[in-house]
Amino acid sequence: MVERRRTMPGVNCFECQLRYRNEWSVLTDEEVGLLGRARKCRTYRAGEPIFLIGEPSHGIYCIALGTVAIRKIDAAGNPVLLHLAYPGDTLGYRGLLLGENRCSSAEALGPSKVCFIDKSTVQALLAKNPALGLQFVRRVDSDLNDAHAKLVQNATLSNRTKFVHLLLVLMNRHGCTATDGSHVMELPLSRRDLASMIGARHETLSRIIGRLEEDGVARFSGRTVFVTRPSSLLHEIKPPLLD
Amino acid sequence: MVERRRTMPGVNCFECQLRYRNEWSVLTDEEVGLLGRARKCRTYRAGEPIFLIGEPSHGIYCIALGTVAIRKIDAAGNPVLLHLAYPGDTLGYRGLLLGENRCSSAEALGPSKVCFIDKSTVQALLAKNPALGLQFVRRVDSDLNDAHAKLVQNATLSNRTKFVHLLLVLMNRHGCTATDGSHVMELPLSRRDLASMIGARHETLSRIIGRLEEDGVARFSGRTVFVTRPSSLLHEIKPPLLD
DNA sequence: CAAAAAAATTGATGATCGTCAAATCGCCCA
DNA sequence: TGGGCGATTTGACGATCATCAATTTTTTTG
Repeated sequence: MVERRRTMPGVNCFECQLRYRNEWSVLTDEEVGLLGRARKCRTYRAGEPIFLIGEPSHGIYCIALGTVAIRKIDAAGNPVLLHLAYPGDTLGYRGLLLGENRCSSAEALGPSKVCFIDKSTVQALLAKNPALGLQFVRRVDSDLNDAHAKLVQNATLSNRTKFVHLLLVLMNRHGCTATDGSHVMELPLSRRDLASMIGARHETLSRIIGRLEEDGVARFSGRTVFVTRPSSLLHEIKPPLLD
Repeated sequence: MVERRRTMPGVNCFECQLRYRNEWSVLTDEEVGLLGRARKCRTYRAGEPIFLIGEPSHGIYCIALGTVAIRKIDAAGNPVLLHLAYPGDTLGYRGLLLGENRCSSAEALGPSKVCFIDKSTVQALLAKNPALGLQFVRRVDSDLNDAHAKLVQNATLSNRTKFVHLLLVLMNRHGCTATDGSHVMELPLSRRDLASMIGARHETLSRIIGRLEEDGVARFSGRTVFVTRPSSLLHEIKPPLLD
């Protein structure tokens, strides 16, 4: 029975193995107890929003299960997928720390389980344990690093190269390796979302995928991707090795 | 004499008017005294580096005078200008807070005066005044907002539109308005840097500038830019006003 | 299960952009 | 003041990409 509970993230903070890998790792047992009592966990269906851009921030979210898309809207009104979040990740800490409204929306890409922690609880924990604040600083800083890296990437690379980069990142999280070294992955995203992640139109992405198949780099069937020789993917993004 | 010192940022933290507009605004007089005694101020010539990417972080920098370029290097080895910093801005707080090496380089674009504050002094101040930590969180958060906004911009806009956006931002900081409503600005940047800011080649930027002149939107002479009708610039970036 | 809606693909076309090369301009330094 | 070197501009060309439109495929929904 105890074993069963361990396999169910979101039902109990003490049992949740994820907390050793995120912001909450610095909390004492007493503080984890406070967190566990205040936390409200609920499930989301595929496509269901967790919060929307512009809403007031009443607390933060901690993903127990599923994949979550963080989006913004561009000047023309099109959604742009900025980031994917996974179990153990904390969402919405920014508006909370600074008292701002949500600056992006979050949507469950598949069936998910997400815990909500009330603003006042977080503030109580921050007051009890100063190390928690530093954890959040680390987190914002890490996000800033990612954003800057993407900015530099987008400045130079072609859409095809950016997509190959994206595939490798997704493969890391969603792929599995067969005995012969080939990789398979179930994409958590629509083509439109994939296209918006690399700043291209979905028609363009469709053509890029077609060309990747022609070149024998990968095979796409619906949301399933087969990569027979991962080395050919890596070879694509190899810098032109100068000086 | 007292008046003279007020116009010399960098010689004394108490007299420095900039500190009311940045992170240090939360410090008490005693803490400002500590800051002032620990601070080391020096001048930089145009083009001189303040710190380089990959170096260990020994402290943070506070700009007293001048314009500073924050750069990274892309996969091909080309420098990419990420951000411009101005008097009152604090540089290098990230590596300091997290104990990492510098993740970007900083270069004085013109004659500048920059104060250096030792790591241990900053940590002493952070320990004395918890509000200072929150100020740095705000700062990282603000940078992250900027980076995300740029990511969304780059995803959709043409190079010409991105450059017009950039011109408007630069005009805000470096431009001045004549009595007839026309604007003039002295660019602090080379064409190459301008091009890297919008993720384009310098040849492409050169042609964009040529086209802007043809269209009568602006006139460029060396690093001087004349905008006779600022409304025509604003008109360019107006979204296609749908729904 | 069938109709309707949304997503994805494909084709054609023009605009934008990067690349290579050459010429010109401007600035720093001897 | 005159080289010399880097920055900038210009030209020619091909590659990439966005756009519009039509079609096919997949998913949703009654």
